[in-house]
Amino acid sequence: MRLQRTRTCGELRASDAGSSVVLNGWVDSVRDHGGLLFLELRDRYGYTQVVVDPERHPLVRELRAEFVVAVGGQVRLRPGDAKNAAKPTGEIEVEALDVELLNRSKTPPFEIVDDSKTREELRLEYRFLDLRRRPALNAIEFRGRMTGLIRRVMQDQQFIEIETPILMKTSPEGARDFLVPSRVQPGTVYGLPQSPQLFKQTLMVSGLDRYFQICKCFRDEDLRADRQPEFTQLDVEMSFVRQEDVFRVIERLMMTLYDELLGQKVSAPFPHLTYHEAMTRYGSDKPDTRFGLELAMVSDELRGSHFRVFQEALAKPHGCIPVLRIPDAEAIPRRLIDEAEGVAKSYGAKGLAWLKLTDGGATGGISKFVTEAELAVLRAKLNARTGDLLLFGADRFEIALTAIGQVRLHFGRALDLIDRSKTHLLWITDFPLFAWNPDEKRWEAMHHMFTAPRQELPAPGEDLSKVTGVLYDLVLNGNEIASGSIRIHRPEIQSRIFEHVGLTREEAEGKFGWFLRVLDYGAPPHGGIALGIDRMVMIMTGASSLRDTIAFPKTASGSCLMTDSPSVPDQRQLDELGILFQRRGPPEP
RNA sequence: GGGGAUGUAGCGCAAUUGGUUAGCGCACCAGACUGUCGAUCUGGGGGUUGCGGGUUCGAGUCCCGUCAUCCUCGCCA
Repeated sequence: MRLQRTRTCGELRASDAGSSVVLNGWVDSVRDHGGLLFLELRDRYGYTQVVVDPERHPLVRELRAEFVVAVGGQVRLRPGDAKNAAKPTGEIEVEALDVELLNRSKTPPFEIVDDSKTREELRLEYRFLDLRRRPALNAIEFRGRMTGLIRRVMQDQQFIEIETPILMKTSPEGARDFLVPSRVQPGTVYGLPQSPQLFKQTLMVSGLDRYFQICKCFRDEDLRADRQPEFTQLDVEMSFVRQEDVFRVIERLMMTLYDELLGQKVSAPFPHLTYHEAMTRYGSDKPDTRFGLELAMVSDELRGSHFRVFQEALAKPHGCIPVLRIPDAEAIPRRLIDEAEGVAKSYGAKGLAWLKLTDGGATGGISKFVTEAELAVLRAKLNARTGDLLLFGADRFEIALTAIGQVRLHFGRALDLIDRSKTHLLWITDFPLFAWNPDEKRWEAMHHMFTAPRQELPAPGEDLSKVTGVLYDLVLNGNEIASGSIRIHRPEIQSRIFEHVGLTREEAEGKFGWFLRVLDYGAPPHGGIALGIDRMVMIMTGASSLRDTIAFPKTASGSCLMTDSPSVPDQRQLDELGILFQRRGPPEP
């Protein structure tokens, strides 16, 4: 390379006219006018127009999109009518005095333009080209600024950044672990961390007091638009704290991120909602509160209903009837209601009961099963008027509310009620500590087994559904972006939790024995939280997929299309590890 | 594991009820052009319609299977 850049392609302005510069970059486009030729040069910082006399630099006739070039020349003002106010560097151009071809490029498989219509599959295969596009680059730059800010804010609050192992002990609890076989100890495996949970708690016992880490976590579960098998968390743990202390730290962080990355002020403390409130008012533990349409509970009002669906729902344990009222629904097409029923069914509801209020009574849906007296009670309770649409859930607590909560979201989106300029951050607190697993017929920890209960634990075998934990989520515009808890620091309580989830002393010892010993040596009261960085970037940049926030993401089936992983290993690798596959995928072509 | 969508030239799309030589725009190649702005103008090349079967005189189109990608339910302490 003969010509090394002195400036970048995004920075030259009218005030630089007259100065000699060297630019390095990629050819974005060539506009050849015969007697003169314009090169649009691109780098990470922007675009600059280069004017070349092709008679003096015949080399430029060979240039094509994505060739890498160096241009030495002089910055000059463009002639009056040739200025381009739409571009930051539109007032100037660089008159080429020297041109060096640094590298050629094949014709790219798709055009490197901002509004690429190319299917994602191909863009992921050529992700290195996709990242040359401004929108893709913006998301990655944004993410880099965010992680830089996070480190600054956390260090300013006396947190120490500490790395924890990637190769660690596997745990069959929770999500599936990715396993890594050990060659040195044949027949044994490491697990990749689902989170550094126990390590960070151990650091508290060591007295490190305030820890954070921006760490990769791995979960071998099915993917979604907002779920990748490896993702990045801001992991935080603090000693001698209560829930509110964790909140203050994260609120300060979020305020700084919004302010410095988006120039947006958010106010703290963020509102709190208990899990029970969130479920009954919004039908979700991550409610989108940017629009209204709150639910109401009409189980008591409809307890005497002769409608069989309602009767059966109320007969179930924790059975209930939540209702969603859509005001002024005359214009709502039947199609939308049918769609909503599909939504409710996909979340486990048997159907979606509905009716429209009329002057005389009600019409449509289940109106003929509802008595005049019941209608009157409903109108009074819901403050409902003629023209309103009522949609009912009827099932066990979680199913009925989740289904009707999703119907609420569906109408919120369909009726365009969500104000996307708003930023709603809120804490959801007091989650149940246990969840019943009907398949395995036992209670499981809702979050993890190291979460402190809020109440005295009942005797083993009794109903644990009422027990809540010091357990909280942070919700941003209807997305869970963080989850944490105050932990158990007393070994005797930890033992009782193991007992409740059906772990014998021996099993607990085998899985977590090392950590139980940690708790035995003066564990301080402590707690923490973990924030999903990918999701935060996704929401703050308005991306529609987590893949847009990750430099090299994986597809919904866990493949990296650029490197073609996962792949079939060499037999020699397997032999060294002593691994014999029972099944194999299709052989390599 | 279940449900849905998509797959036609390098890219984005079209092709009527199953019908004759599978089109259009961009990109690409060649030529022209001294003020363009994802230049313009003229001309040109490029297709095993994801793959495998089947129905039919005839399949991009219909049927079955399969693969890939996307969305989603379950799952994700």
